[in-house]
Formats: sequence, structure tokens, C-alpha cells
Amino acid sequence: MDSALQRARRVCEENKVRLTPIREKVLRLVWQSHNPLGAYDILPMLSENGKAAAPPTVYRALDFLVAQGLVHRIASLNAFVGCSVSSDQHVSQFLLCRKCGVAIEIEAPAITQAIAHNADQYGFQTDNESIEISGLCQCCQS
Amino acid sequence: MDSALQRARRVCEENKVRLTPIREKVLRLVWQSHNPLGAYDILPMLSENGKAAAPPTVYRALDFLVAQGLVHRIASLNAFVGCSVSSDQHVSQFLLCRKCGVAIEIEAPAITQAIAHNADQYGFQTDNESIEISGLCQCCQS
DNA sequence: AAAATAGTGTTACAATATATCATAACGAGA
DNA sequence: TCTCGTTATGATATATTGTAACACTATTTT
Repeated sequence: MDSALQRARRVCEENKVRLTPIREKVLRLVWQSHNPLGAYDILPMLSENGKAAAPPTVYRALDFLVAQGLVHRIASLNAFVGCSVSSDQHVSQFLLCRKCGVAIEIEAPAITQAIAHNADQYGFQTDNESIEISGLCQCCQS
Repeated sequence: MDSALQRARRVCEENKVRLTPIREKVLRLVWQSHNPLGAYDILPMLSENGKAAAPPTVYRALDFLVAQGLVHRIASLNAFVGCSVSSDQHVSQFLLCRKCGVAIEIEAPAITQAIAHNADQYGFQTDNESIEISGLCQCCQS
């Protein structure tokens, strides 16, 4: 968690962008939850002095964090999760438990390679890949 | 297109479910468009005698078709596309052009295998995999 | 300090999806 | 064939997710 913040600061410095208080808070919140969080789950947690933030506030912060590769969006859940891989590759590979909701980020070069190979066959130039595998995690199988 | 309908009928017969007129019409519409269609794009096309259908009508039909493996949902686009592979595997692998919007369904056992191997390492029991790769198709690269 | 850029607050709204309850169609067994 | 349980559809309302647009503030650059 602390190391995640350190990495975030480093990444932002390298990219010459600012990790403002709002962005940092959203990053902390997303990281603290080990399950993916929806934008509207985060929203009330951002409220200072009892006044809730408005949707654009959280979406801007999330868009920023996603752009920097610090957070991933899980399209099938409309939710966001902290990126746990340190390498700066722009891939998003997740095992998603449909029971407990946990999101396990995996790093599988074999998948990435197989995708690159297939895309090549179609002359397709890839931007980013998003792999979302739903199923049951080990804990939830009994 | 006709062969797609034939397959649909066969699949429904095997699964002992009904391909009702609404479901068949939605399937046709999704198939006719070679780009993914949003539910609200389909909605007005369902209108008989000038009266538009209500959202649940199209969502029910789409849910049914997805459950039968005849249509895929592209989560990153909130859209639906006809399934073009005949084998009855429950995987969803797409190359999505961000310029022209085309969705190319690929069948890559190497990817599936790499995923199975990784899931195994985590003791994760997979239901279905969804791979959405955004980028530029060959036509749109110039 | 002035100008330019980037970030935030706020309001309103668009787009996507579902809950709920009533009605209709169908299919199996008496 | 009738009725009863199941499945499908109609209809209304509402929930959820995501953006546009504009004013204002903070930060950086010149």
C-alpha cells in the first residue's frame, strides 16, 4: 500500500503529471479495497465535511489514474481496481471471482504473446488488451 | 446469415429453449450489423406499427441470446455482436477497431490454453473468458 | 506580475440497465 | 380439451453509470 503510493509518485514524476490530493485519495481508496470499486462507491468516501462530491470529480480522478497505469477499469463490472504489477506494460489481465468479487491481477506473457501473434495475422495494430476471466477463486469453490 | 439462423435453431432445439419471434428478430439485427450494436440501437428497430419497444424487451432477448452463445456482449463498448464461431466454446475473443468500430472475432486456442494454465496456478476455476483487444484494424491504419 | 495551463466545483443531463407487476402464450398432464 | 404451471412479453417506473458544459481556482511558465 505504501509502496503503491511510492510507485504512484514516481510514475507521476516521470510522466510530469501531478498526483493531487483528490487523485491520491481516490488511489488510496481503490487500493484499500481489495475488490473492485464502482465510481459511485468511491463518491461518498470523498466527501469532506459531510458534503458529497459530484460524479465528475471521481471520474476525472479515475480517468487520470487509469491513464497513468495506476488503476485498471474492469469493464465487465463497471469498476476499478488498483494495478498491482510494477512493470509499465499496458495490459490488463484479471481473474474475477463471481462469488466473493475478488480481482486477481495476473501477468501472463504467454497470453500477451499469443494475442500479439493473432493480431498480426489480421494486420491488426493493438493498443491495449483487456482480459477478464470470470469464475470461482480457490476460497469460493467449496 | 442464413446459416447463422440455422445454427441458432439447432442450438435452441438442443438446449430445449425457444427461439421466439422477438429473439429471432434481435438475432437478425445483431447479425446484420457487422459492428457491435448497443441495446438502445436495437430498440427502435424492434418497433412494430410505429410503437417502440421498451428496454426490458431487448435486454431479455439479448440475455437469452448471450446465454445460448449466439451473441457476445462486448463489455468495453456496452454493445452486442453476433457470435461467428461455430464451435460451442464459451470464450469471447475480439479485436476491436477504435476507428471504424469493427469487431473481429478470433479463435485462438493458444490464448485459451495460456489462460487455463495461469488460472490453474491460482486454483481458479474459470467460467468464461472475455478478451477485448482494442486497436486499429488493417483498413484503418493508413 | 501576467498569461497560459491544468485542476476542481457545480449543474444538468445522457446513456445504459433493471425491478416489479400485470398479462399473454405455451406445453404437459388429468 | 381443459386447466394449471411455466415461460415469455408488455408496461411503467426507476436505478445505475457516465458526460457535457461552464465558471472558478490553483499552479506553472514567461
